[in-house]
Amino acid sequence: MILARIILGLLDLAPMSGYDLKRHFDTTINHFWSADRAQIYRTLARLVEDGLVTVETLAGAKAPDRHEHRITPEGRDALREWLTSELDRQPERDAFLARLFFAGSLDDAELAGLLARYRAAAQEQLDALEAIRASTPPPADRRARLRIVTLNCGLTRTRAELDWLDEVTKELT
Amino acid sequence: MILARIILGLLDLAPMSGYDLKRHFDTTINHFWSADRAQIYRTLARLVEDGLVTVETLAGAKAPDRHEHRITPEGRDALREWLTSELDRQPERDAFLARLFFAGSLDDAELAGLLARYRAAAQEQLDALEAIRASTPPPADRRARLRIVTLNCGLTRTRAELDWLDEVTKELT
DNA sequence: ATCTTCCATAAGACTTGTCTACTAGCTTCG
DNA sequence: CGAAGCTAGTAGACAAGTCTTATGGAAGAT
Repeated sequence: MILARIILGLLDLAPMSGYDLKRHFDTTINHFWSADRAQIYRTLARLVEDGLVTVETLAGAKAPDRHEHRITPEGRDALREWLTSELDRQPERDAFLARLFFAGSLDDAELAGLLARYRAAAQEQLDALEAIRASTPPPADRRARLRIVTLNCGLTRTRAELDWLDEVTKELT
Repeated sequence: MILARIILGLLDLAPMSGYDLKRHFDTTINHFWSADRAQIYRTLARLVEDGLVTVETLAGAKAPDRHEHRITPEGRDALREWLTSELDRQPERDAFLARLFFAGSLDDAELAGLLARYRAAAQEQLDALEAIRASTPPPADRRARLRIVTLNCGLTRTRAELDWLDEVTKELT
């Protein structure tokens, strides 16, 4: 389960509560993975059960109790094992391509609308990624460089998608 | 649920059994969606229950009974409604980027290996997509053109990914 | 003559992920 | 003063997807 590995990865950077993790998922991690609160807490519970993570309850002075989670040596081993394990090819899943594939029954205007709306969404995503990159300081160490590199992947892909969309739009009208 | 829509889309092209659908998922549809047998049969049952699809059992002369599924007018309406509905932005989910993001603790050789293995997989996928395109006759109608267009999206994306990988590999070594 | 593969469906357990709502105190803004 | 929003975690239902096993005949291979 990948979510568990990602959580281990985040806890390897710093000890965190479930809430902290959720924030990371919604910001830093957002461009390649997302997670629901409930899912995060459940996964954390399982990681603790499996001994890959420990919990410490910190009584909150001005906030509710925090459950601070810390990765264990076994957790670090599991993380390392994941990073060096064989790649498991994940199947493609693209709801937009599915629609487009079956869009033969739409008329020209409807099809053009579908493409235009997707283009707008893609452009928006490109802007968002570029904004993140613009606000990221130049990478100091290996870790920071890897973070930028994953961002660049999103940028490259999104730009490629925009090129493809323009081509398609020209071709189909 | 997108699987149900895709099944409706396929049944709109021709009446089919669950088995036929599975074959389509493993071939035609494969580059943008995949589905498990059990999942397909369950979804079909629900579509029938909802009146979007009808079943007719054909006693198999030389094979087991086939349940031929046919889309109903209500099914066609539902399909059309999907095609013209608002786009729901699907969250990114990329197991490889997740690994790369956390690969800071790997040494240079391990990181290079990770990238090389992913590159090989991407190249393989590119070859597979190109093989499909090469074996596809030039598009005659709108539907056929849309099919090619979705294929092209995969090609464009995969090529962009390969470019990105080369850049990353150069940068990190 | 047996072994594998294809055709075709079904049942069941299990894992992942999503959605909604609840508790409860603190801060901030109007 | 009250409403909204943040911090923090919990609970339960539900939806979607995966994996495994079972059945059983027909065609083709070795």
